[in-house]
Amino acid sequence: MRDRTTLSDVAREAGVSLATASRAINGSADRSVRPELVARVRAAAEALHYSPDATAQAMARGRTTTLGLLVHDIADPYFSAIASAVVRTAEAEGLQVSLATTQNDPAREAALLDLVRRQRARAVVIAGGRSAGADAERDGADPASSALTDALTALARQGVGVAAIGQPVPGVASVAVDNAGGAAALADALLGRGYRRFALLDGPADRVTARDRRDAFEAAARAGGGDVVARERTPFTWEGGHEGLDRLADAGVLAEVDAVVATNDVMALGALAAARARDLSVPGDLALAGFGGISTLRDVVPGLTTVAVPMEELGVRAVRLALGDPATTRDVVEQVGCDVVLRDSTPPLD
Amino acid sequence: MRDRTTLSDVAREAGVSLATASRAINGSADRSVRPELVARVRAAAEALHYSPDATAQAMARGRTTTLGLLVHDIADPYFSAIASAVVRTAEAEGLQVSLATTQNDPAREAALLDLVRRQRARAVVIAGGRSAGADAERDGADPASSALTDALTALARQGVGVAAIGQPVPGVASVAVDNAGGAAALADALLGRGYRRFALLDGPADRVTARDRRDAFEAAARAGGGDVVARERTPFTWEGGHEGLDRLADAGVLAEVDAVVATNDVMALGALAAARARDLSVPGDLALAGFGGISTLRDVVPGLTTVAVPMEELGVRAVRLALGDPATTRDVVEQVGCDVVLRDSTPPLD
DNA sequence: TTGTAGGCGTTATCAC
DNA sequence: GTGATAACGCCTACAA
Repeated sequence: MRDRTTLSDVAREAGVSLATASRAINGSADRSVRPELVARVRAAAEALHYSPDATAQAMARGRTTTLGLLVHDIADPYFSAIASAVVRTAEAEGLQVSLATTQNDPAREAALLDLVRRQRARAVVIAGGRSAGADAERDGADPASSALTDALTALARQGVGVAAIGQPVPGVASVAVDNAGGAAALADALLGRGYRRFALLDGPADRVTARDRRDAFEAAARAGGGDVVARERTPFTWEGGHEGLDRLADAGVLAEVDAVVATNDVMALGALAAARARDLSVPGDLALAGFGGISTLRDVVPGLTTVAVPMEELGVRAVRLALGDPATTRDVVEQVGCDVVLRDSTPPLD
Repeated sequence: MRDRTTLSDVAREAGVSLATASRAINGSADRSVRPELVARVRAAAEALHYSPDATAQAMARGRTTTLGLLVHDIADPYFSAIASAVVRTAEAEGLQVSLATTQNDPAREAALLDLVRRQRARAVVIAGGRSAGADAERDGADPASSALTDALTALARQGVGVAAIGQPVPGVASVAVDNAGGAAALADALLGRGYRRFALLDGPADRVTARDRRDAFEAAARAGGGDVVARERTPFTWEGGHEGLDRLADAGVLAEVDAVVATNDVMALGALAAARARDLSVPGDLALAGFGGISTLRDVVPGLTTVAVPMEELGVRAVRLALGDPATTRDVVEQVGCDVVLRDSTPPLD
């Protein structure tokens, strides 16, 4: 029942050649079709319910209009905010977004990048979930190289526009979040409010984002006369944050701590829930801070101190980078700053 | 620099014909290539970094492996939860998801559906944002037909698997949320807790989902001896809910009301924020309920009473429907129930 | 089991 | 300006 009308049908119906029909419909650069004929072709197309086959066009033109988007988890508010911006920007550029979720699995990541390659996508944006596993194994021998890095640079070499969001990827255009700067600023801000002894809700050891935030926070805290006296390492999720706080509480270290700092917002929210479940008041019994600035935060009480990351901007810039001239964008790392937002979960201590 | 190695290159390198190379690599149904040759071809492909061109394959096979997903706004927790399920299910079926956001604009919706058609997508899932505008204009003359309905049925006729999420679309496989049932159940539950006089935070008039929830709630409330004594109509968003509560408060009607019921969760959250901003305590000064059951709710205090919609299930079933045999799925409407979840925002009154 | 050749729907390079 | 016609990269009867 499919009315597979092709351009040939339209051409015949309009009484012109295939070539003319093609030109009349897409009005390519060599605009040279008589208006009268254009009208006739358009009318024929209309009458026949013609719809150009994007697949065939892509093949004939030798390029697609697909932008691959790889995120860890589209249900995560951080990534969905980024995705939203990516989709809008890509659409404005006339590109379709092909969405895939890596589910934080390097193997899936590789498979999806291969898919991007097979799709002959024009560009790909990959956000989050960078793991330092491969690098770590090599013990720093060649930290600039990992499976992901290799796959991305390979793609770039084949003419696919590539951009990474979050952690910069060596040799690949990246829009990098200044996790270290933000974490240090957070430490300073908390120190400024009188906090000295911190507990850290850390993410997985191989998670670069968590590592950067943790290390920078610790360094800044110490430099400012404070200290990180406890740390729990759990998954980078709500449940992880919940679990982390439970462990801190069970270990009885909360009493020795001025504030609990989570390496991302959803962990902080999980910790907040865990605190509530234990009848611990925030900030009464413990102060709490997160990292990210996800929109969910507007609904929680007390207001959660965090480091706001401009997620929309990340998405927009990544698409622009991915679509830019590879010659000039390769190896570009656009740093985007993040701002400490102090709220009621970490009131001044004095 | 693109190493545009084609299957021909591989075939030549392996010393076999194009056909054999093709069979060896995709192992199609007519599996008939000698293992030895398969190995040789695979080795050649490997050596040449061959990557099959999905575009060409799609064209030769006459079908793509693309599933179009249209949502109102991917940053909305309701839709991102659905999208997450759709992506996972589609991937399990070997399909790529092409994501687009309608931004609640019927014109965009139409354009995106046309894009789906040009892409020759194998299936399309459309979630949310159904507007009754077109139907309303016709004054019920032919309520079963609207621009969206027409576009979707046209797609279906061309062999594209179609499924709608939320509101059923006439003639199209749909997985429908039982908004009326859920709203009625919510009304009953609130009546059961002693609430009688309600204020409604309603969505736009032409929004089918809002309308169904509102109407059913009102009917059930009245049937149970209660009443809806006030209603504010605002956008179906957080800001809309905020604004709605502000208006109720400014109008001074909150005193005459036992509970405020929002037609969706994000509106309820906005209302909650507005209440806080006015130093109104929930549930002390006003009881509040929402609709949807988005995951964000786990982080708000007090726990928000809502009607939980199984978002994951919606996504999974929609993909299954869209991929099912059109002959049997056409016009299928799978109702999915939703469950009232009573929480602290609407404590028993007596 | 393997190879030959035609075709998928467009675009683009040529002549005319 | 317009029209043949060769690609584009792959699949798949049909033959061998």
